[in-house]
Amino acid sequence: MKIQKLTKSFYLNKNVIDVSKKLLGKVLTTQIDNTITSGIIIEVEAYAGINDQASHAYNHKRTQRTEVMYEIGGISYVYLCYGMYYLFNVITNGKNIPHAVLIRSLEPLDGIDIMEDRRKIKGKKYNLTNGPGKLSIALGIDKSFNRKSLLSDKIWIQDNGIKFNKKDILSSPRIGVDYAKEDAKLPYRFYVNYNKWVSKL
DNA sequence: TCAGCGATTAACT
DNA sequence: GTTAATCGCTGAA
Repeated sequence: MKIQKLTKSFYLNKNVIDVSKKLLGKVLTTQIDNTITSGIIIEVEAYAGINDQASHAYNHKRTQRTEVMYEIGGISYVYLCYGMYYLFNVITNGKNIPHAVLIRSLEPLDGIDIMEDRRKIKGKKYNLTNGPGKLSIALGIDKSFNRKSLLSDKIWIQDNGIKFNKKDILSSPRIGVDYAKEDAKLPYRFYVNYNKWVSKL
């Protein structure tokens, strides 16, 4: 089992659905003040750029917030949702192609006690990182993590050699995107079957 | 168990 | 002025 940081080429993949599935089982890690926290990616959603009505970059929309999505793959997109929670996305594909993958849940790996402190909960087993807002709090991700390289020493994604059986990768419509009309039905959410950390069925 | 609802704020129109 | 890729609490069943 070799541990290895994902390289630039992983993020340049032109198929955001493919990258999304490949991120399942990878390990998202942050290092803040020499403190490491990490978790195995269990659930993701793909946001397929200018033709996807659920994407912030739908129809070439460019604003202060979405500008980072047009950067070259391999950086983070973190934004405030509902005025309270930071959601973490991975930007993929080439420059000016605003594809993104929302990380929706993790299975905690390193620094679990630190994550419980940040979340202000103890021993509530499956409630630590089973949702996009929760995992950001647990890993200490806030808006200072926006537009950061995922090859940095502050936040990165690594391959610990964890593999899932292909038939245990399920898909469903994305969560909380009813505003996207017919695109709200697209099966762009991917998660690991039978895993206790999936945010909801 | 679970549907309903309020919290809270930056960025959008 | 309105909205949002969510969460945790509440009260009813």
